[in-house]
Amino acid sequence: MINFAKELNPQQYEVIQNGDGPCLVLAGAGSGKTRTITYRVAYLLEQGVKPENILLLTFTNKAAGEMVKRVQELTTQNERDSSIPQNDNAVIKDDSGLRLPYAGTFHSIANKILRHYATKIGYQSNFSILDTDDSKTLLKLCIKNHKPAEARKFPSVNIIQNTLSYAKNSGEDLEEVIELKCSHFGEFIDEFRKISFEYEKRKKESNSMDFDDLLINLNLLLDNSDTGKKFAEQFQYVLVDEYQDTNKIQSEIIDKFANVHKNILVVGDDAQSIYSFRAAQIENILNFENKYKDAKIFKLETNYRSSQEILDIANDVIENNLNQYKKQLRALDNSGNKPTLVPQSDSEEEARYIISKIRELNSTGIKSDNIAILFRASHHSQRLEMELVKNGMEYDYRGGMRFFERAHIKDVLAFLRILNNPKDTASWFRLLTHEEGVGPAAADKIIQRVVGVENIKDVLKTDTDNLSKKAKLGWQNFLSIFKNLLQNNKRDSSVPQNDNWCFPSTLIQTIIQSNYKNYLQNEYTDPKERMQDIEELANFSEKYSNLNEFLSEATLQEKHTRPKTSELSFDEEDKIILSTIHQAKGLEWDAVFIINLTSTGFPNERASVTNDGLEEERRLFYVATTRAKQQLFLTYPMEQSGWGERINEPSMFLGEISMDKIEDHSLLFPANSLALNELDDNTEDVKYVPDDYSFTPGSFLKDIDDL
DNA sequence: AGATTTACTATTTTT
DNA sequence: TAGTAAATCT
Repeated sequence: MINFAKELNPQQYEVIQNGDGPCLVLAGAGSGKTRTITYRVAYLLEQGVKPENILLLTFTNKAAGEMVKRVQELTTQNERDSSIPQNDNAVIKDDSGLRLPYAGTFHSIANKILRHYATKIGYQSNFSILDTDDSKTLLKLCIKNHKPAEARKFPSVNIIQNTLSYAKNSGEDLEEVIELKCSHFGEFIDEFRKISFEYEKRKKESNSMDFDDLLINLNLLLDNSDTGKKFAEQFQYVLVDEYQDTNKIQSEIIDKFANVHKNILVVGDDAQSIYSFRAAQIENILNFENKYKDAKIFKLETNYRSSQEILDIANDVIENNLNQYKKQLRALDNSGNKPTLVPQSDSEEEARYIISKIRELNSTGIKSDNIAILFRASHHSQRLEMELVKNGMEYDYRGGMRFFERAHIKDVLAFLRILNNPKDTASWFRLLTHEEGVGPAAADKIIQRVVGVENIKDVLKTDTDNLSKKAKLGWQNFLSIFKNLLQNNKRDSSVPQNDNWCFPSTLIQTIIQSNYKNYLQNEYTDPKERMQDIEELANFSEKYSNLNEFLSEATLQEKHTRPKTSELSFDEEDKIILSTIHQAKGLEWDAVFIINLTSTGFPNERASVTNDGLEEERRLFYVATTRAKQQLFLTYPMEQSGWGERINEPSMFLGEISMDKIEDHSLLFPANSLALNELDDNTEDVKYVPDDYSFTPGSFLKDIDDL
């Protein structure tokens, strides 16, 4: 038996063994909310609840993975430590240990369920999942058809995409959303509607769903009386982490899942709601007790993570938000240092300061992987990365480009997606327009002839009438790669599979050996590295024997690219972490730096035009500060380097911290103006910036190698 | 007309 | 880098 009372604090213990019924846990930062849910799951299993009757919804797949792992440790330890025979129902074990089949993000759970019931909502089970980039491709084609000819300022793809997505996730009417998000484009409401209509049509025709569709279609499916009822009956217990960041559709889904047993436990912190741009609505958590009248409410206010000094400034700042449950975080012990505020003359100095501080921290015994540098936007890390590289300091980058979003990886996936779902026009479009002589127009012609085929092998017989000579050559070139895939599809009949294709890894190897490498060579300066990435993809895919499953997992994965540090790096683990604040959610480090705290950098200029937006930025600041356990450093550059030299004001949030709670180093720069006056003389300073300097977050090292 | 090349700009946050 | 717009090629 796990000694729950001993391993949890009294409040947490109360939560995990609270009886049935709806339950809201308001948990402050660092109060062990994830831990509480994890133990609750272990507790339920110990009570004899079957894993498949538990639904555990988390914000990232990684979080779900870690929680399941922890539950597994708890329950197996339980087995070892105890002489009491296990309830066989409690834990299902196979070679990979405990399985909680319904633990994951909304999207991954939706994917899993929709594959089964796709036909009920008019899809085929081999539907493709479009990531943000794919849906942009599709959207662009729609925009082209509806963009007014007159030269009026028309919204960009990004704006249209965000607006449509927000409307779907919030359930609000498009017109209202435009008014709210981009009122100056109000005159284009008709175009928005037409584009939206065509976009939905194209997706349906190509048997594809974007991220929003996964949620919306799941929500629809659950309205279907049979299926909805089946799951509501199956899920005896529904647990939701990060509830403050759920949107309308997600909260409806949760309600439907919990509809029969009503054992719904949601955990969240309204002060940490930072995803309203994705239509997360803080009202979900604020109104939970109205929706579930008999809900039990628990508060976890003891903070196990940070020193009181750090919490003091977090409390100071968040107090300025009006729309919130008032909470005062209390630390377990207060033995820390005051957070430090350090302005530096510019971004480079800021970076140098951080580096020297990190060395100092290292020498006092804080290891690098216990140190994180956080920033508001991914490009804020630019200068810092340069300096880190120059100083031979290794780092692990989170945020920015994901592995599965890299162009060459997406190319390979596109080949596989066509095999899996020949109607996938987004993938066809991607691959065809890679060919010389084939642009959007020719691609469109080919796609129309190709998507309708009965058997994918028939595409080899596609007629090429009405295509230009060049386009014909392009099409032949495409086929020279594609043919190999069709020919090498020799299924290993000893392995049970759910589709007609051989192992994803075999297919990827076929692409590696095909003409595709010529394309990489012509198109990029680093074909070798890109090939290695594809090899890595092939490795990753070895876990899968089923193409359909591999492709959806790849799209829903959140793995990031790592900068390729030197081959000789031995201690992979001991690296400082660079991360956007959004990606730092739920994580913690001994020492945390928050950089670029200027009036325009953080709060973000665009976000803070509305009051709600500003409050969200403040919550973001709150999330950032409460990641730190012992030491917190707040830095900003006083002058914006680059062309538009500009004097930075400090972030308004810094002004909200009471003076006595922070160690303010601003005075080390006696007259800020003095530093700025010297500026003109210093502009000749040789600064190391490569001529053709271009920046991709997290990939700076490669650029240096090229020089 | 459609494809390709070139020059230029901007860059919030993400399942 | 990635996207766009305008210029140029076929």
